[in-house]
Amino acid sequence: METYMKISQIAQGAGVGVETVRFYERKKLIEQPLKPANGGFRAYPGEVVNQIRFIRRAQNLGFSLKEVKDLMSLRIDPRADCGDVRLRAQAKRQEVIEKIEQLQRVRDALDTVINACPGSGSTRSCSILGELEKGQIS
Amino acid sequence: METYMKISQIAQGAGVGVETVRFYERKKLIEQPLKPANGGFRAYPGEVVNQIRFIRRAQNLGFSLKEVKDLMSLRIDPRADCGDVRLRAQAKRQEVIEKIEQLQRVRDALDTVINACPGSGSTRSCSILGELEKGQIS
DNA sequence: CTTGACTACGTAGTATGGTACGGAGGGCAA
DNA sequence: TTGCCCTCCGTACCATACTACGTAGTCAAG
Repeated sequence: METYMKISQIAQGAGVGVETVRFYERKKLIEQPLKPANGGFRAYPGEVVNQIRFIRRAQNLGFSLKEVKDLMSLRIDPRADCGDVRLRAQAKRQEVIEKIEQLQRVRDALDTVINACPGSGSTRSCSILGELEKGQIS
Repeated sequence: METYMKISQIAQGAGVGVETVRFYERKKLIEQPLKPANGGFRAYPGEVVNQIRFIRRAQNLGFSLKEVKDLMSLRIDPRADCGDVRLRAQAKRQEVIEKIEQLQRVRDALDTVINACPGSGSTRSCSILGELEKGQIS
């Protein structure tokens, strides 16, 4: 016995807005149910709530909606291997590590300019602006 | 003796494209020179090359173009204090640190799912997809 | 004096992930 | 049957930072 819901119930169940559900439909992340032949509103399988939760969790792991779409395809494809999924997770991990390293360099550069700054006086002689003008940075 | 340049020379000197120079003009990050009264091309002071370099260096420190605009105003404003600049740098540093921490949590979550994955077999029983479906994550 | 390269300018498109709006029609209760 | 909220749909808009395009004007070399 499947439960069918209206779009607002799906949205609420998944913790997103109605517009977001429709946005995911447009992006083909979830399937839009057919309009009932006898008129009325589209009936969504309750399963869609879980699909949207899947999307949100994958986003929280750093996957873009395009990548989430790929992951969802793998989930359905019977020929797909768990190793395919792990490869994607490992690649994402590497991306995240690189972003962290980049941000650490940025933080260090900020530390350098902050420490060199006298903290008061005219911006004319501000060492931070001076750095940006003459640039040891970058 | 100031040197005046054409837009393509400014762009080349700063290492950006002509369209980018024009984009910065539209965003009021740099000033568009007046068109010569006697016709011809706009003449850019060589100084603009340094202004664009300033923008790029500030971007490399994580500042958005809007924030860069503020920094450039401080540089010009005689009432602005070096402390104002340092406050902005410190706030940006805090932002960067928070981004790093967020990404570290993402990396750890990815590590967890990767380590739990058998590495082969049907995606039907893939533990990574399972996590995303049932979700200890997030 | 023509050709080719460059400038000037407004507008539109790219990617990302939504959010908002306006109007037409559906469904339910008093 | 009259409200009133909800659905459906296309389109437009938000921020961010560019990038591309089409048309017309300018300039210098050959």
